Amino acid sequence: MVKMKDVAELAGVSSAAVSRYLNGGYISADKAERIKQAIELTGYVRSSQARALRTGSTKLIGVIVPKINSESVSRITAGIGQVLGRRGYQMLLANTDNVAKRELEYLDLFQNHPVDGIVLVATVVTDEHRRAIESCRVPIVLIGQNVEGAACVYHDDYEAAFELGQALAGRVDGKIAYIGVTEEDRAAGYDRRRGFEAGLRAAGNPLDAALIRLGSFTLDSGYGAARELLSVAPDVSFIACATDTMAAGAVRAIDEVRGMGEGIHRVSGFGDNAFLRALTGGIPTVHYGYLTSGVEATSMLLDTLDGVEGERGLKTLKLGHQLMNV
Amino acid sequence: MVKMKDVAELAGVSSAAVSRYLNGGYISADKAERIKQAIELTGYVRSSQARALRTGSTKLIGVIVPKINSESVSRITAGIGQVLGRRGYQMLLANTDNVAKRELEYLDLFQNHPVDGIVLVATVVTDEHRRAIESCRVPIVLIGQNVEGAACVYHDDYEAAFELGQALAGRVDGKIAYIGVTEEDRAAGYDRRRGFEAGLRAAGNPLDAALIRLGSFTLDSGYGAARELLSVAPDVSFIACATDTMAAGAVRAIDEVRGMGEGIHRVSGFGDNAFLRALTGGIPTVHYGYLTSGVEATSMLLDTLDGVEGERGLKTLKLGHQLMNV
DNA sequence: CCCTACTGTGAAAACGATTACATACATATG
DNA sequence: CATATGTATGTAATCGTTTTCACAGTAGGG
Repeated sequence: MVKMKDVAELAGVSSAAVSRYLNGGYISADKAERIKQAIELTGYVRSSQARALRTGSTKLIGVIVPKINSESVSRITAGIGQVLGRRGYQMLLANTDNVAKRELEYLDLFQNHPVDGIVLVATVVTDEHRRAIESCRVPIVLIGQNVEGAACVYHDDYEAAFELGQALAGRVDGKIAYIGVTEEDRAAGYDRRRGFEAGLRAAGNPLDAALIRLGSFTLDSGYGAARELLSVAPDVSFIACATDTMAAGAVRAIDEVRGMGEGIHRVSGFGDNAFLRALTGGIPTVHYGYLTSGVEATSMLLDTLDGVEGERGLKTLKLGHQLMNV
Repeated sequence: MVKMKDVAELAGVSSAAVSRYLNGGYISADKAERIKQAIELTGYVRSSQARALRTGSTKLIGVIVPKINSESVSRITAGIGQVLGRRGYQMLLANTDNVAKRELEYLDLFQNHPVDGIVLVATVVTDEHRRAIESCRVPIVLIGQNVEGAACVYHDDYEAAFELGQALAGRVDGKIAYIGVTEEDRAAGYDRRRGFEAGLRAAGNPLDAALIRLGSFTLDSGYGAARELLSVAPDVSFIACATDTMAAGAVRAIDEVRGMGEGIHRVSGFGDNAFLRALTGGIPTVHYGYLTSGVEATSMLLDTLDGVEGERGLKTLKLGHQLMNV
């Protein structure tokens, strides 16, 4: 492997000069030319490992996601990757498979291991998480949750759910049920449910607590919860779900119980999943700019790291949403 | 930052001893104990950057994918991540957004940048790709394509498509159309189409070349191609698609043209997408073990890197498939 | 003409681990 | 008893950069 010293010798300069040439320090035109040629001739490439050791920066960003194989997360990840690639960084991806403990592990791993910054696609944020984030040695940005004291890019789930609830209350006649997710997930669990309830209430059609079920983000859990609802309360006429994935399961359940094609008129979701949109013709749901949230969070992070002038710094950013098909 | 020397001093040994303790060399019981305590006391963690510089190994695996936000790819990635995490490696993810040139760029980047091995989720494999793979300095495994001379984990798309075609020929009465993808993608483009054609032919119902369209993996492209087909050849009674994603688009198109609910009986796909399965009740499709292919490819790669005994080495592995809903 | 200020340069000291080498003692082997 | 063999340890070299420092030359301001 050809190293800097070899290039320097070939060009008849010191390796310091080569380093300066590469990093933009003082270098005279003729030496620059000689170095350039020597590099081309030898096919020299910098050892990023030596560089990392010396500078302490790796140009690596740790990205922690709850579940890579989900539409929303993989879109966010695509957004993150876009910005990273464009700006000369690489992505170290950690998939926690929805195990909150593993998030902490990776947070820890990334501290010691070589990342310049961290993007955390957050779901459940415990006190332990907060502490880990607080004491993080590298800059960190959260996506999907609004956590006090941390830089966050998130959507206003409460507001969106409120609007959805309000809109549906006027449109649906009959009983409305709700399939949510754990309230430990502040945004998707707590906020969406509370917002939805408040929206229904504001429209004079409050949610019956007996018609609330809990899913686990999966299609199957949505299906199971809906089947159970339909058997316990056969007069339910509409099922609102906290995610489009669970909504797909609910559609399936209704199709099975009430006949094919019934489901798509009696379910709402969150996230505006493309498959769901195409196959149902569009159920009521909330469109979030997932890709955008990845882009924004990453831009903010890299601005901080690169010390971009006029930099906005790490702060919290609330993105908009859009009600669909109501 | 506390370094090895500090630990060594505190424990009253040389840093070589600490290194040996950490890496399992000769060390006496009492020194081991003292070192252990010193490490705990100081909260010392190895600098992976120094380690990488010295050893040349980074415990990083480069993963190149065509599009992270797609069901199949994100499942494969989940499988890769599982194995990596379990075996102490981390994933450097590169998303090429279906730009073949970017694959080469990343392949190059990963050569110089610090990865111990590469997993390439392949689509289009050009000669240039082949050359790059051939001359790759680190071990590399391909997923999804069977390329001569490279280690590959793939599915037999031809065979699967053949079976699907044969099965459908007997079930469908009327004209069958096909929406494929570029044949530059050997597996999803060439093999699926040829296999499907052969299957139909074997069943005595050959595919009309005029009823073949080309999509681009996206739902919208499937929709567009299907709409076009339906307007040009209104008597088409079934549309087979090269991917479930495009199939979803085709379902939508048929629903629009022929009435809601019609699509799900007149479309087949590839990949057994969960949404599609739930919302259509299950169209004919082929189930591939995407997660498994990620797991297998990565295990093979790491076995080679870690020099696991009884190691199978880098070789090519064909995984099975399963016809669904026919 | 002196003093700054800026440009250019190379030698050498980091960065923080791993490991080749030298050395030593203990035990086993013949 | 001489000779291997295995265990245990520290010293110092090494990985390939970046960067500090010291030193020069050159130009501009007064």
